[in-house]
Formats: sequence, C-alpha cells, structure tokens
Amino acid sequence: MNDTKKDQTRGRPRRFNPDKAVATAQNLFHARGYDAVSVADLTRAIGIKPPSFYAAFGNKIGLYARVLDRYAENGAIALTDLLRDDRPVADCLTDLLEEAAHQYGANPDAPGCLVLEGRRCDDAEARAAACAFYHGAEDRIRAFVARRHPQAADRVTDFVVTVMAGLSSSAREGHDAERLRTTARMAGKVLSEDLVS
Amino acid sequence: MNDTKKDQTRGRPRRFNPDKAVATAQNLFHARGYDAVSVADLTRAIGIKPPSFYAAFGNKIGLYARVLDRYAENGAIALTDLLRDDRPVADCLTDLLEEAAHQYGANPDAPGCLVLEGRRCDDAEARAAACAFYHGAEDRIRAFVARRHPQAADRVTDFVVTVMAGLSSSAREGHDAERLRTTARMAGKVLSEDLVS
DNA sequence: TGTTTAATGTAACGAGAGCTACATAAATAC
DNA sequence: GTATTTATGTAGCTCTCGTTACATTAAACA
Repeated sequence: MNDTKKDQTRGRPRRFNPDKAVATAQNLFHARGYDAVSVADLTRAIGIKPPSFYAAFGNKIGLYARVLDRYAENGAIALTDLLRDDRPVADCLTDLLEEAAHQYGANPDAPGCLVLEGRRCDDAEARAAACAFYHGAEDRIRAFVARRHPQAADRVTDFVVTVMAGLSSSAREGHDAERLRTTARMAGKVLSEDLVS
Repeated sequence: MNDTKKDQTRGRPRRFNPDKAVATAQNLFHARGYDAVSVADLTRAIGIKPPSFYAAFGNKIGLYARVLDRYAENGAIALTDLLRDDRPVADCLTDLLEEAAHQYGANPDAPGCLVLEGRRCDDAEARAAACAFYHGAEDRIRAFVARRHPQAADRVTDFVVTVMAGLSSSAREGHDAERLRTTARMAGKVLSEDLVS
C-alpha cells in the first residue's frame, strides 16, 4: 500500500514504479505475445522513454524475464496446491486441467497461458526463457504422476500437457472459460479410467 | 510429369518454376511460421531476386495464400475421407485425431499443422487467411457430428479442435508421431464413451 | 555549497523488414 | 529487322525494430 518507498539511494529518483511497469508489460505480452510487442509499445504503455527503459530492465528480454517471474508468482497455475499426494492422481490432474481452463479463459484481453504461448515466439532468447518455465512445470507434473504410476507417467504427462496447450490455443481462439472447462472435463475422464489404481 | 510447359506466352520466359517455388515456401512457412520467414529468406531459397518474387506472387501474403491452397490439397488432413456417415462418429473422430498425430509428427523439420499454427501469427492478413481455412475445417467437423449427435456437436467439436491444437503444439515441442498418436488415442477414448448412440 | 550519483529527455544509430524504380535481357508478334 | 511484351538484376526506397550517445536534471553526500 505504501507506494512512495523512501529509498534513500543516491542520484535522481525514478519517476515510475518498476513493479507497476512489469505488471503493465505482463498485460501487453500476455495479450499480444513477445514478438508483437515492441519496445516502443512498452515505453508508451509504461509512460517512459527508451533510456529509462534500458536503465531499469537492461533490454526487452530483461523485462520479459521479469514478467515471467511475476507470472509464475501471480498468474500461473499453483501446481503445489493442485498436485497433492493425498488425493487420486486422476482427480488432481483433472482439477489441473479445469483450473487451466478457468485461468486461460478468465481474461478475454489476455487469453491462454503466457508461458505456453511464449514457447513459440520468434526470438530465440525469449523462447528459451519461456521454455525453461514450461519444462519446470512439465517435470513437476511427470514427477507427480510417476510417484504412484511410474509406468504411465510419460504417457499421462504427454496427454495432460498436450491438452493444456490445446486449451491455451482455444482460449486465444475465443473459447470462453465455460467452453474450455467443458473440454477440460472431457479430457479428465480419460485420466480417471486410465489411472484406475 | 512434363516439367517444361511450353507456354507460348509473350515476353521473356520465367527462369524458375512458380509451383516449385510455392513448395519451397511451404517448407519454410511450415518450419518457421509466417512471421519468422522474411521475403529475403524466400527469395534466397527459391533462387530469385525480389522483383521476380513480386511479379510472380504480388507480395508475401500472396505467396502465403498460394501455400495455404497447396497445403489444403497436399499436406492437410483429408476430412472427406475420414468423416464418413457409414461409421460411428466417435470412430471417425478418433481416426481424425490419430491422423493428425501422424501428420503433425511425420516431418520433424515441419512439425505441427501449418494452418493451426498460422492462426497465431502477428500479421493480421496472414492470420485471417489461416483462420479462414481453419474455420472451414472446424465447420465441417461440427456439421459432421451434428448430423447424428446434434446436441453434442458444439461440445465434441470444441474437444476435437482443442486436442488437435494441442497435438500441433506438442509436435512443435518435439513429440514424435508415436507419442502424439498415444495422446490422440487417449483423447479418442472420451469420444467413444461420450457418443454412445 | 560543491561534488557525486543516477535517472531523464532529445535525438539518432545500424540493421533488417517489405517492397519498388529503372534499365536490361529474352522471348513473341508484325 | 523492328516493335512489343514480360522477366530479370542492380540498387535503393521507406519504415520500424531494438538500442544507445549525450547533455540535462534531481536527488544524496561531503
């Protein structure tokens, strides 16, 4: 709440809030994707000039990395809460798919998953940054399944991440949260039957 | 087979084959996507200079449209063959998903679906062109389902196109045809149970 | 008050994008 | 042969991209 941080640093103080700038950038990147957002778009939206931008974030990728970090904390799916060892694996994964459907369709101005969509941008560095977050999540899902269904882990993980990518894609195509949830529930049925322990 | 068409047109003859050029462009667009392929990339790959390019195809979008047409004839999924009215709907759709898996993973240098991936490029005109092909296919799937399962058509179509988008995405992530096929088969199971006539 | 430190605004850089003006070359039509 | 038509090669256009030099402004430190 205390917006005016009294940082007693040395030189001229910033005229903008870097955290707010990251939030603004997150909206833009999520709405249009990394490639379609120019530095000019970002500086205009933040309300600063290029030198301030580069002094604060290094470069476009630097800001994108900040955005990905923020997304992992705020916007992304809380795998820790969903993948519980005290519930059936299939139930957890179905909840995961439904939660994805809910989040991907929640904001029509920023549909789909920032990370999943970011995997396919044209800038190699940005792509690598998004893929790093993606692989982290995929590995956690696979490890979760493997704990109780080791022989099905690869197959089930492939299915789950493929459906999630599809949900993100359909969200960007205009499917609202309810349509996505119906699709997610249908996909979830497979898991209930495949993973009868 | 007769490569040397004796077109008795008027002026100086072309030194390149436009159909081969479209095939070359298809490979590039499929491998990297519309945005990541520059006109310079195309002219280099085709072996021509920009003026010949623009004389033959109008502009970058013009060639892309030719590529989409060619893809619809050659590379894309033959919906007419798959969506048969003399077989159970679920079986047809499962075959459709498996065929998608097969095609999307067939060529590691051009993974996924040219049209599905093209929907999300940053150029508005190119996006619209790809979306037109996509919506045509989606409509055909929905009409096929509606013929025998009218109340399930929307839901089932959403599921099928979402899985297909996921398959294309996972193909670009590196899943080979066999992994994709396993995912497709899992998704197909839902349809068999959902569409018990 | 004078020095130091850091952020700001103006202006522009080089690279690459899509695209084209213009003169030349190679075919047919007369 | 001469005129006409079309494709080619050279060279360069405009625009936007990500990024930066440079002088200036505003704060803390001495």
